[in-house]
Amino acid sequence: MTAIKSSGLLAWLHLVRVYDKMHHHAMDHLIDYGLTPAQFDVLAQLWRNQGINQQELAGKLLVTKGNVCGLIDRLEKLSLVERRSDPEDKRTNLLYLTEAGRKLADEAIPAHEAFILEHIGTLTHEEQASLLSILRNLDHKLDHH
Amino acid sequence: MTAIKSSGLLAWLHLVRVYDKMHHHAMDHLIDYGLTPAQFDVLAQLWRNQGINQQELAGKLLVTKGNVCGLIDRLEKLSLVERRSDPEDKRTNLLYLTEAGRKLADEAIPAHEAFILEHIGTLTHEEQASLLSILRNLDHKLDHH
DNA sequence: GCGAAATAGTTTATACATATACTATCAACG
DNA sequence: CGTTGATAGTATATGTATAAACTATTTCGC
Repeated sequence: MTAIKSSGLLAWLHLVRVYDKMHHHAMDHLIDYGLTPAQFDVLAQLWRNQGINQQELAGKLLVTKGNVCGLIDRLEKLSLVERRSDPEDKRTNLLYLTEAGRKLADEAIPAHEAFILEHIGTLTHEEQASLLSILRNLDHKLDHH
Repeated sequence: MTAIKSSGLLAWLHLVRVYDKMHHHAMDHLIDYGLTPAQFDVLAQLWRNQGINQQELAGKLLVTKGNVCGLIDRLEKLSLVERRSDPEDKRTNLLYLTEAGRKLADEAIPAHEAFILEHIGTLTHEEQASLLSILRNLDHKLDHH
C-alpha cells in the first residue's frame, strides 16, 4: 500500500513535524510575555539592529513588507516598538524598541533561547553539531538552487 | 558584540530558515496546480486516508478543528473534497476526495515529492540519512518532553 | 431512561502572511 | 530642470491559524 520513501523525503517530513511542534511549544511559552512568535522575532531583530527600516526587517524575517507593516502597527499599539521618520529619506521609517520593548526583550530573549536549548538539548552534542552542519549546508544551497 | 551561540541554537536557527525557504519555494511550485501548501497537505492526507473525519484530519495535520473546518469549506468550493455525513454518528463528517480531487492529487503528489527531493537531494546520501535519523529522534522526543 | 459530561463540528475575533495595487518620495538622465 | 523609473510604506482581498464560545449529537452513570 505505502510506497517506500527515500531518506530525503522522510527527513523532510520529520523536519516539518519538528518545526510545527516547536512552534506550538513556543506559542505556549511566549504567551507568558504577552508575545506571539512573530512579535518575538521582530523584537529579537530590533534588539540587535536598532534603527533598521521596515524593508530591511522584512528581509531579515523572510516576510513581505506588507506583513511587517501590520506587525509594527500592532507592536506600536503595545508600545513596544516605535517608527521614527528618517530625516534623510521621508519615505523611510527607522524602527526602534521603546524602553518597555527593550526591557521585555532583555527578559524574553534569554528565556526563549533557554526554551529552545531545553528541547534541542535532548540531542547529544554530536547530534547537535551534525544537525547544524547539515542544515547550514542546506540553508546556503537553497539560496542558489 | 555578538555572544557565541551554541550548536543547538544555531542548528535551530538554520532549521527555521530551511523551513521558511522551502515553504516559499513550495508556494511557487504548487501555484501551478492552483493549490496552497495547506490545501496540498489536506489532499495528500485524504489521498491515503479516505473517509477520515475532520477531527482526525486535524490531528494528522497538527492544526485545530476550526482550521480544518475552513480548509474543507474552501476545498469543497473548489469541488476537490466532499463531506459525507456519517450515518453511524450524525455529529461526524467523513471526508472524501472528489474525482477531480483524486486526479489532481495523482498529479500533484508525485510532482511535489520530486520538488522536495530536488532540494533535499543536494545533500549527500550520508547527510540525508543522518538528518533523518536525528530529526526522527528529535520528533519523538518532542512528544514527551 | 435521564441528566451530565464528552465529542464533532461551526462560528467569531484576532493575528499572521501573501500578492496586488496604490501613494509618496527619491534618483537618474537627457 | 522635468519626466521617468525605482523604492518605502500603506491598504485591500484572500488564505491560514489559534482560542474560545456555541450547537448538536452521543455516551456514561445512576
